[in-house]
Amino acid sequence: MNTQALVNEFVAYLRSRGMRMTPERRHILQHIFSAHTHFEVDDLHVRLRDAGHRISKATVYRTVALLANCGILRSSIAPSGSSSEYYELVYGLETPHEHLQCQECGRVFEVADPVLLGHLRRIAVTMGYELVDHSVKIVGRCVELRNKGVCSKSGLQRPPERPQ
Amino acid sequence: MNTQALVNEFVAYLRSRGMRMTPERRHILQHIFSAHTHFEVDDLHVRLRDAGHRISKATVYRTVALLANCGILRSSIAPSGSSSEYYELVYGLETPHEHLQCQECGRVFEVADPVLLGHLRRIAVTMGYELVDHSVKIVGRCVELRNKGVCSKSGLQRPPERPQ
DNA sequence: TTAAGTGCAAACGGTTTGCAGAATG
DNA sequence: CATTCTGCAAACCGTTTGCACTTAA
Repeated sequence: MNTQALVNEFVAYLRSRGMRMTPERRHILQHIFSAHTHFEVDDLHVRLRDAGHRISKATVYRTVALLANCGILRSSIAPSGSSSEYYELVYGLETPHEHLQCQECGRVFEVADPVLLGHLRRIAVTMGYELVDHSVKIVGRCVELRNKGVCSKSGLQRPPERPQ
Repeated sequence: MNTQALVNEFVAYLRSRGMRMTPERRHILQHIFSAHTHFEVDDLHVRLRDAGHRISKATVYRTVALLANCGILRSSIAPSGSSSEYYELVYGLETPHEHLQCQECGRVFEVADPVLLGHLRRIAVTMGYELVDHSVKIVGRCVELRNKGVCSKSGLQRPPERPQ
């Protein structure tokens, strides 16, 4: 899969709804593709700006919503403590991937596990549903970290209890 | 498990932090216990009001945060389209439970599956983590519903595509 | 008696929207 | 050219907070 395929997919979606491809939409899509991580809209906006594109935050919000609607993006889980929505690229994703969240630093890692999907499908069927989508979050404590009190993946001290 | 055990747990937590039990906190906790579903703060506030308790929304927010901090509540998944945080009672929960979300009406059902937990634990270990918590959301389409275009569980028509 | 809790209303921050001007097909 | 898109700034809305008053211990 490459950027062009993504652009084509998006253009087809836009056409089908009487909408237009624009330079702004193209830049946003290409940037999401090249970054290929989960992201929040504000970050995406800043990075586009750093890359020299003057695209308003409103347009980024509007475009991300379109991309989510046509199945190129989907909303993902947020690092703990965050109050904004996170998205990830799903178009052309070969293997389903789950999320492992570090309890200390809140960061999210992606994990592939081919067996899990079948298991979830079976659960859905038991309830009279056909599995359409899923999301799995595992919150874990790094063994090394639990002993030392420092998160080696982020270099951060163990965060204090939430205030109040 | 009963309300008293919950209250005791909460009082112990409050004591340990130099905080006090109040009538407001007691009413909120008891109401959460008797409703025993996942909920959003605004709903909880309205229901408390309907039950005759004049508790401000600020106090409900503050108390829910405390209950989440001490492990009696945890944040749960929200029905699709909702922009507010949902919580659920976890204190004394015997079996781990996952969430099945109806793609049409967005409602969330709880599902117990004892095997899944072991699987998730294995995934965590593979990544060098010890499983501390998890959440699983399965999005499904009810077979009957897909044919008829109507959600039999909610009585709602299939919702239109999100606007824009 | 005094530190903590409550209600109120204002502040906050992420997201959405109305509108006038720019640009696509 | 008609219609859609963009940028801007204001509106929105769930949540948090400052403050004066009330209350638990």
